[in-house]
Amino acid sequence: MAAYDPRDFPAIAVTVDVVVLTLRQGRLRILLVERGGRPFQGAWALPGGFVRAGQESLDEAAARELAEETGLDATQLERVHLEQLGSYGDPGRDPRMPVVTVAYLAFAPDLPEARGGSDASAAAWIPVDGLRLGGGGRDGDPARGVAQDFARGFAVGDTPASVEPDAAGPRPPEQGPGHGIDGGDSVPRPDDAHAVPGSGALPLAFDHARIVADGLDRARAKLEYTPLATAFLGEEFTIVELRGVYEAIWGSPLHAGNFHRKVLSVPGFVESTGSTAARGGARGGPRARLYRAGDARLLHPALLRPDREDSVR
Amino acid sequence: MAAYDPRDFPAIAVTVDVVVLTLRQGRLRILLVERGGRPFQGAWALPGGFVRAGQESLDEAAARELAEETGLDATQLERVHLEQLGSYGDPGRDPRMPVVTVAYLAFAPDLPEARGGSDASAAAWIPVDGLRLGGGGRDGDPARGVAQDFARGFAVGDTPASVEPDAAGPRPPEQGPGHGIDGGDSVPRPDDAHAVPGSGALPLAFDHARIVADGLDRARAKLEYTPLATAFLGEEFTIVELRGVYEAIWGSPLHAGNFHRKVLSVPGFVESTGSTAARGGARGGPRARLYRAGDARLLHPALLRPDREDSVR
DNA sequence: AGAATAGTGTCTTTAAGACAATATACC
DNA sequence: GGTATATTGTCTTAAAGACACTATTCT
Repeated sequence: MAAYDPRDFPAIAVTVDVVVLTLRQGRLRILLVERGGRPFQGAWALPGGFVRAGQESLDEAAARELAEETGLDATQLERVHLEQLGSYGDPGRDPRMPVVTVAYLAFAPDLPEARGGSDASAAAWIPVDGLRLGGGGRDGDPARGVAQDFARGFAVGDTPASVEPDAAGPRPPEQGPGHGIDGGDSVPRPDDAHAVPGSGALPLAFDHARIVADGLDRARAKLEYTPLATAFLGEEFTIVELRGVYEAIWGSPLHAGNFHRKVLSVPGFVESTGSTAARGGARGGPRARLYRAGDARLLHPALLRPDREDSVR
Repeated sequence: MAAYDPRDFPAIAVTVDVVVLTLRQGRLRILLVERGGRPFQGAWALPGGFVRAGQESLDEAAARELAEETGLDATQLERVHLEQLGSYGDPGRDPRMPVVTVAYLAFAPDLPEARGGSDASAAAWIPVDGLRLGGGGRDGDPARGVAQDFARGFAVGDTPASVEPDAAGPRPPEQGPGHGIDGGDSVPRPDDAHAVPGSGALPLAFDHARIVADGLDRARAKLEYTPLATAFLGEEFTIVELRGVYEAIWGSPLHAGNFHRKVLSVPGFVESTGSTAARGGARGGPRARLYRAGDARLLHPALLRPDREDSVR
């Protein structure tokens, strides 16, 4: 920002894209829309759209796109956590012209069926473990060069959360533990053959695979330091449901007893409602106590992921 | 990104701005340039410039601006850590037209004097504790709504690092402990009266105060979870110098003995060079051993800030 | 010599992890 | 009744923090 006049410079189209995560049937799912037009016709993409220059902030644009695509009203939107994820502007990421997109990350409780915004031919909640993503992270080496990040935020909603490893019905392919390790570079060629959910691979349009991978990394990290897991649940929830959120997003089981005590010991994470769930466990057991989100914005001490030891070295 | 064609939409100017931090005389400093033209003529601003649409990635644009403004060559740039911080696009943040800026955060070792890029009338390393920033953070409430984040990365350089509280010479004003608590909203009016360093307040152009505040928040957080403090030092450094980085950025003294042991106990944080510093402490004491950055990308266990307890609730 | 400082040792407190035990509710 | 399950108790280990001590080097 120096002496130049902005009007002397070639403008760039600016969009927002939103990685909306939710928990459904104990599985982490992402909202995707099927592209009706070229390029990447028929491929799945993140919901998003163009920023209305000068009329709205980036945050507002993201909230607007989120509302349009999910059909949520303003009240429901309040319970959704929305934060900026990062911006992506590699030349050629859109074959038509230079486009910079500002990506957002949203945590939502189980929402009514996606309705496919006005401009998308279809929208669906796709299980993230059915996606093929390139390793995740902005960089092979987060050390030198430009690297990725963490974040914080908050909200609440309405969802049970029974962690069933897997059930039935046609659905996108699994992926071994490790969440995709190919690390291939993102931007696929436009107008490849594109699969539909349940049919095998599931390539995403543009560089959206990388954006989703970055969003998942961010989500996993934020569960450690923030109480944002509660944003995936209803206003009232049990500790077991909360654990289900962690297990679904981290992809590994947690020790029930220790998790329970830990959650209760972190100041401001949850507060008791005094009441208990209507029913006990599906196959027996006492009724769990109900809690709501506390007033903490950061967990202290944090709830760190198990293992990881030097996995990131 | 749905069915619309980007060409149908009003384009927006896209810039990159860089928050470059370094350590000089034991104080944390930021590279600022004095604006030669309007708006905000005479005010200080972040180094940055327009993204060359379609010709470079955002990361490349940031690296280019960084190099232009600091006069560093490609080799020196390799030792600088550079990561994306976030994007800012409030309507009216540039009074001339809609401009979205993608902010970057850089950690650099002590560099030669700033030379004032081709397009800036002056450039200087300003102590950050002389800046008046609005509280920091993107939001009053990081919980609901759009919130801020953390990150990771890495690099090295060349600097001693004797922590002297303050020395001499005309310079921008101090500020009591607490790093600025006014919390006023960013975007100042264009063409106010603007102070020069050493003359009192020091308002920044555009919304750069908020960007700097976010950058400092990010920097403080990253020291906890990453070995990036080494990016402020030379290739070889002592544990005491490393502690100086933490103390300057966190703004509070750390326990020397415990810090020493902690650094050595985290795998991959530092590795011994076998040699020792040429001289002992300024006023006596044994010669400190020299270390270089290790291969860890994340500190595990982390080196958490003292206190903070529930300061963030 | 005197003083400051790098580095280490030790002890206490806190938090995490592994089990185990108890009581409650579903079938 | 049998069994799964929510919750709590106990014990071990890891890590942080406070403090003391030693040896080294500067003035």
